[in-house]
Amino acid sequence: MLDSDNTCNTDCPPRDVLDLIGSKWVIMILCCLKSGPLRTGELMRAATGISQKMLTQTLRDLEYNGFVERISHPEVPPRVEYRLTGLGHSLSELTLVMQQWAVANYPAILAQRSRAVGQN
Amino acid sequence: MLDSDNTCNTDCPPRDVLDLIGSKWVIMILCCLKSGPLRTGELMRAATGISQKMLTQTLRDLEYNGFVERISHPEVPPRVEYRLTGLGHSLSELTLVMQQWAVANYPAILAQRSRAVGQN
DNA sequence: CTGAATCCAAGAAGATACTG
DNA sequence: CAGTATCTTCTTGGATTCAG
Repeated sequence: MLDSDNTCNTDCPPRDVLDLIGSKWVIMILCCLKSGPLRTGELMRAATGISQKMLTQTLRDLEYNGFVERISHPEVPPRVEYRLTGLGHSLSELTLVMQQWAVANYPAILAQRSRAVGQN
Repeated sequence: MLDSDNTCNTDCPPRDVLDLIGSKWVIMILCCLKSGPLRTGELMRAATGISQKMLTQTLRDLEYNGFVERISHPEVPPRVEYRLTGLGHSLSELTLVMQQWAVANYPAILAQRSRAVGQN
């Protein structure tokens, strides 16, 4: 039962998950990894505009929460791959639902926005 | 078609929507309004912990994007009600999906987290 | 009652330089 | 190649005060 008497506490699973996928690069990373594992450098190129700091930071976060698996090959030079876990795939499907909702309703949102600015 | 070549640009509808529902109080407000219109004061009490500034700020944002309708009754003292639009109800259903995913997968996430800290 | 304005602290994110 | 560390900037959110 979610939200018994119409109050959604601040510290609830939904908030926790939202803070995750709400962070700027998470969706993009999930997106990039959906079709298969990638190396760090490949991710850097695939996720256009991300800095190295944000990339590793986001990956650590995803790893910590069990959405991404880090595979380090003991070679020289170092080779590291990241791949979605089962939970990660599940999450990426959830974000897909959101994306679909977003593209479906975006025209309505934009229309309302221009209506709103017109009134001022 | 979302995301043709595996890149999800920063300025895309999904990001835009995420920035909206990712903001701290949006879900809670949607939640509170789901069962019917509420006045400002009622919202203040329903959304436990919110400040007045964040309440009006969040409402303006929701209004601007067409999720909430502001109904001002020309009375003294002033009486204002907020109610979900059709788009708002649609969005609240989307957040419900997220909430369900969150509660369903939260145990797995927590388990992974404790496993992660154990390794360090 | 409703809500706008201001000031302030904390966190997120970017740029850059450096290590194994 | 992969990752860390530091410094700076910008945004969020909270506390308080004031106005219609």
